[in-house]
Amino acid sequence: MQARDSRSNDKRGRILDAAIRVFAERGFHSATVAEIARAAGVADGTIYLYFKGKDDLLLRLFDEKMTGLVAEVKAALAQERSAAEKLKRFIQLHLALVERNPDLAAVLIVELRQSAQFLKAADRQKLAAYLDLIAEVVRAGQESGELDRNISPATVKRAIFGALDELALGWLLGGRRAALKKTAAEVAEWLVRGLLPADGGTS
Amino acid sequence: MQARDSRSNDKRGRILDAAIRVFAERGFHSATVAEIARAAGVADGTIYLYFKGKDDLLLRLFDEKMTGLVAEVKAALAQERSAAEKLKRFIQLHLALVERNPDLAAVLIVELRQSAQFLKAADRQKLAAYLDLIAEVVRAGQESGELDRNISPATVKRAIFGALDELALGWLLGGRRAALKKTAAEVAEWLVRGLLPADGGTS
DNA sequence: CCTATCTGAATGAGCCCTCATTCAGCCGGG
DNA sequence: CCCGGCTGAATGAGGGCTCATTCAGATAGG
Repeated sequence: MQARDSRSNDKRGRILDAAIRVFAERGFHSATVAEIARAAGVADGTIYLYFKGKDDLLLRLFDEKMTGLVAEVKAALAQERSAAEKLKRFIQLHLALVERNPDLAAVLIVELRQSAQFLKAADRQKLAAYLDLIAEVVRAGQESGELDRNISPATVKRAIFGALDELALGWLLGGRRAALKKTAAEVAEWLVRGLLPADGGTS
Repeated sequence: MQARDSRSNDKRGRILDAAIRVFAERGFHSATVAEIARAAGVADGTIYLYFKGKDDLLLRLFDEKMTGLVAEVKAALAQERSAAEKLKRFIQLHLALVERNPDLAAVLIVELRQSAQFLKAADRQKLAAYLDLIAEVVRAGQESGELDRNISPATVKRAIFGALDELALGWLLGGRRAALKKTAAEVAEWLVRGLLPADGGTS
């Protein structure tokens, strides 16, 4: 038996993972520290050795996961050539990530909105970085003439993000039937088509 | 309902309005019953004469406001001829309503998501009725050949609603600079254009 | 090897504070 | 007088957080 593990096992990581699960299931407010501790297999007090408190736990969760997310998506977009392809890739990747990490997605989707009201500062910044990936693609596409100029990139980024968020939420609440991939393709086609210049002149 | 006011103004209505303001400002959970009572100009206990409790207050708020909303939007859509016009009208009306009732919008936008997790049943149903207004327009438009058939009406309704929700949230959090009307027009144009059949001709 | 000693991570019972809810009394009109 | 709407101080449940205590493993002297 590797008794050493029971001591040095990555407690911090276990607590974070447990928090994702519990927050996803009960929501941040309803979730109790005791539940998270139980889910992580540690004592209540142990959580305070790694985090300042319940709020800090949520904050760290946002920060660490969003940082990874932005990096991953940014790398994927760099592989695509045209603005249209980048946008489609973004949409499909976003929903694929939701499908792969439903609990994390549930926390981010639900709590980001709520926390916007009283934890504004830090979180919102990380989210902004993510959204700006879209805005930048749109801006560049408009500049090159590939996309219609009659809409603000800032509007597009919010609208696309909102659309994906709601689709993800519907999937999460609706029993998670595996239609997300097909949905992603349909939506990508639709939203990108509407951004092309009104006259059919491509490239 | 008959006026049950012996001497006071409509206390029930005052409490509901106060609840909207307080919930919008502090969020459902952080808001206290005492705050709502103070904002309404009544005593704490009075709230319990009209509502079962804090939860019931939120529930009633959803129910009554959403019922009115659905009726208003439905009437407006009936005035438009084509599916494209109906969708544009929906988008512009939705954002106009947000602009006109920002506190109510804040409560509905933020709390609907949160409550989706533990108050699912009743609220979600009223929201579904609202969303189905979009789905029905899309379905009819597809049937008549006015809209492209390659996307599910259920997907469109969620995506449009999500997009509007996020745009509204951004406006609410971002100081409420009065750009919503212009945004609405841009978004309506974009989203509807993408739903038209791919080939410019007949179906 | 085997104890004796030490260390600090981990524990979890309970402190303490924040509200939602209650209820005994007040007040004004009939 | 009553009666019913109304009041707001009192109640107590709930849960975040603290800290005195425990004990697994490390170290070292024999």
